[in-house]
Amino acid sequence: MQYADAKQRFIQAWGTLGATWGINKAMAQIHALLLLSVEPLSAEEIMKELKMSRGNVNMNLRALIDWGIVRKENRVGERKEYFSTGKDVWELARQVSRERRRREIEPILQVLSEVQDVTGDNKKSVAEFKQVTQDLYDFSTKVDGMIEKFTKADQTWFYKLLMKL
Amino acid sequence: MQYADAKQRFIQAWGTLGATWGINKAMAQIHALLLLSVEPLSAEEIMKELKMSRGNVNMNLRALIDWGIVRKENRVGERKEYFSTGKDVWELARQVSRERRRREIEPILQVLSEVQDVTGDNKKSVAEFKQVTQDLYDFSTKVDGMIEKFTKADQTWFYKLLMKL
DNA sequence: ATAAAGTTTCAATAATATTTGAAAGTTTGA
DNA sequence: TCAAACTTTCAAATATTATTGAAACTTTAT
Repeated sequence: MQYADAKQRFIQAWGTLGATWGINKAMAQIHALLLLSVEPLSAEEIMKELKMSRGNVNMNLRALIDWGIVRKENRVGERKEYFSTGKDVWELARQVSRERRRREIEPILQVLSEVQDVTGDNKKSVAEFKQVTQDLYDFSTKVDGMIEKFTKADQTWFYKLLMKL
Repeated sequence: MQYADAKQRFIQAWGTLGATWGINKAMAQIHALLLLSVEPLSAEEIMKELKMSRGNVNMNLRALIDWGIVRKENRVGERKEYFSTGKDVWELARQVSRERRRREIEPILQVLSEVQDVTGDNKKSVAEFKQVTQDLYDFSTKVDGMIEKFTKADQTWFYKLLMKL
């Protein structure tokens, strides 16, 4: 397969994958492009390559920076900004897990604990409610702890863990 | 907090959480309602409780059944169908992991391997491309294996694993 | 064979999310 | 201070996804 085709195919697939996670397509595609690029790219270059508007590129670059997976770079004697992403897949996974933990698990734990002190006449329903939300809370807490460990550990730890399975 | 409020709050939160994953709000809300319900519910009851159209309830129930997390039940002497979901959080997590693995990891592994035999003039770019896609492939394969283990193991195994961390 | 009781489908509509691009803002050098 | 080079914003336009509801379909009892 020719380089240009492979590149297109990868960027497309990465965009689709992103979309099935909460990450929008443009954001995932910009990330894919940066992953493949040997040199950092300017907004201009990204626009041209992905046929995206300036505003879209700018907004999604900012989101990627906010997620902590893309960096801005400045070159001496140049006004333009360049963007790059780390090529370390492990580090990427950690960063994404960390953000998703913060954005998703924390809010649901919050709700689950708020809702625990429920009262009502229908004993059976209330009991079932407490049971289910308590179970979910316990499980989520465990997963949360696991992700926390994961995001703080180093790659070696992870590989050793995989061995044990 | 009163039962009715707590219930609403939980259903709402579960819907939102679902939406940030690839699961649509209605689907997650129906699931939440069934989770809390002591008895199986009919489509009619779900419609009424969630103020959703018949079609929407039907389609999303089918999707939940397709995901393997909701069951149809028939009662003797009744034409109507009733729906229920398992209350075991662990089993739910396994089922969801299994489906997401099938729907998301498998396709990306497919693309990553297809794209490996890339050729082109720009040696450096091609080398970078191969490196990145290979790394992603390896990592994804590992995660895939981990999820497979997870979905086949039992709860005890998981808790023991958590202990080790 | 018919009708009652229910389920499923799907085209139209509504709601959400993404993208554009022009205008406003910022930074830098002369 | 000015203007060139670049970045950011955001209201409007587009595209995508979810929802409705009426009609078609299915099943069962008589």
